[in-house]
Amino acid sequence: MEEKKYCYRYPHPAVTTDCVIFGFDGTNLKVLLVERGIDPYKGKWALPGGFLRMDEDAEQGAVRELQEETGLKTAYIKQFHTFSTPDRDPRERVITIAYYALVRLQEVKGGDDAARAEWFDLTAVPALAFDHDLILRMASNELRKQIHFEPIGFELLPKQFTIKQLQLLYEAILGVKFDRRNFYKKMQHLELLTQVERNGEDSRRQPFLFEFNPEKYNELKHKSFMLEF
Amino acid sequence: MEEKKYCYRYPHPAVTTDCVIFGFDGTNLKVLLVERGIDPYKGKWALPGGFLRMDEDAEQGAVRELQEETGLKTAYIKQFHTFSTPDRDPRERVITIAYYALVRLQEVKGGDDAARAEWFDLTAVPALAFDHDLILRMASNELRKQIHFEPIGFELLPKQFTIKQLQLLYEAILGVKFDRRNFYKKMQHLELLTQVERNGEDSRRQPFLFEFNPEKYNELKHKSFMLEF
DNA sequence: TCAAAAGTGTTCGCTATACACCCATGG
DNA sequence: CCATGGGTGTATAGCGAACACTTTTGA
Repeated sequence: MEEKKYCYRYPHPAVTTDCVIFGFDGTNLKVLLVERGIDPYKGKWALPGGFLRMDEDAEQGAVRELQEETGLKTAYIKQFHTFSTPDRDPRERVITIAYYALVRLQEVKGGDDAARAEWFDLTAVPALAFDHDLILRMASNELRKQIHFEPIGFELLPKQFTIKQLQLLYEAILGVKFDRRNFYKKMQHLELLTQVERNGEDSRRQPFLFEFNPEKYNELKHKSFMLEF
Repeated sequence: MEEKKYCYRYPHPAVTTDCVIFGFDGTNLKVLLVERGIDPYKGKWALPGGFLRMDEDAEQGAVRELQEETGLKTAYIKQFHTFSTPDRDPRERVITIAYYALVRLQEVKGGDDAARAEWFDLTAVPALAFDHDLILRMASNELRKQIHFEPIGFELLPKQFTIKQLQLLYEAILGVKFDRRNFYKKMQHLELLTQVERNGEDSRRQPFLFEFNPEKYNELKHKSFMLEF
């Protein structure tokens, strides 16, 4: 037994950061899970996460987790909830500050972590360790809410994308269907996109390629707040 | 010096819950602050809060704080962010899970806490202890966002209220002005309100009194999600 | 030449907005 | 009787939903 050398006058919980990492494969929303190598819940899938270091804040911890699993140093990352049910970890009291991250699948390299990691369809996630099912469900809900206020969808697409891809993404996140032609017009009218060039894909006809235009977004943000999708 | 009898193999931060308690006086949004009786920041105003007990989750802790300060056992309460900058408390590392609560000022009794508590206009809050300025600002922003998704404004008004009061509240939260007559029609059209009876106030003409109708709200919630205000 | 997907137009109905108007009450 | 605030009505513009049409390209 190792020495317990950090002592306090009152009991202190352990604090971890977990990170729900979302990706988009062109059709479905994906989430990155890791297989647990140790008990409790050995062999179960879980969200990547780990203990918070004493010299970093929670967001730095989440960014660290993200980089270990995906190799990405920067990505959209957002704290959405802290989970504090007393017995959510059988070992000791653990409080988890949860984040979700949005990454471009094309930019993801395999993590340098020894743990097995895998992308799952958001609609086909197995039963998870701890209360991670709940954490994942809340992350999905928060993502759906947040997309009304910020154009965070662009974080999940390649730098250049077609309107069709953008539509599929929004349909996947919001769980609705849009009329292709109305969606097109709405995007044009918002003036958030810059057309760049033709595409040379497998499609019958090469659609236009667009980029998200952050400058335009910053202009709009101060005028009317709401982004309707 | 007291004995430090709670020991761990790794360092653990202390965890507190702070509660931003909002009220509405008919014209302005108010927030409840307490004067600190001890160092650090002795004499400064701060958000009510305290250490999390090991047998309660964070929300129970926030509810406990709320009751100590206002006497209210139930109110709308919502977690909105966790603050974890390493040096935000000079004594030791403290992580704060922050909530905001919406209460009816008429129902608030003086707290049984010894600390001096006072309601401040949200637009005239003094410099606060710790990073509580930041916490308060984020709480206001989250309240403004949340009101697009839930009719939480009703939590701040008396059970029975006039449309005028409701409009003033929404204007205070969102920081905009509405046309009186259009606001009226929108409220009628939403069908979230039940008209109850005439009022006998000091006004020139007695306006209608309304109640929020939770059943109607639950019906609507499952159809279209967005509440436009 | 045909099917599938991309891009553009048109129509209709709803609703947000900007107003005008009448009614009740207190001074 | 007039000022103030409450309740209702109306016209217009703009946008979203529904749907038709043309164009391009691969099979």
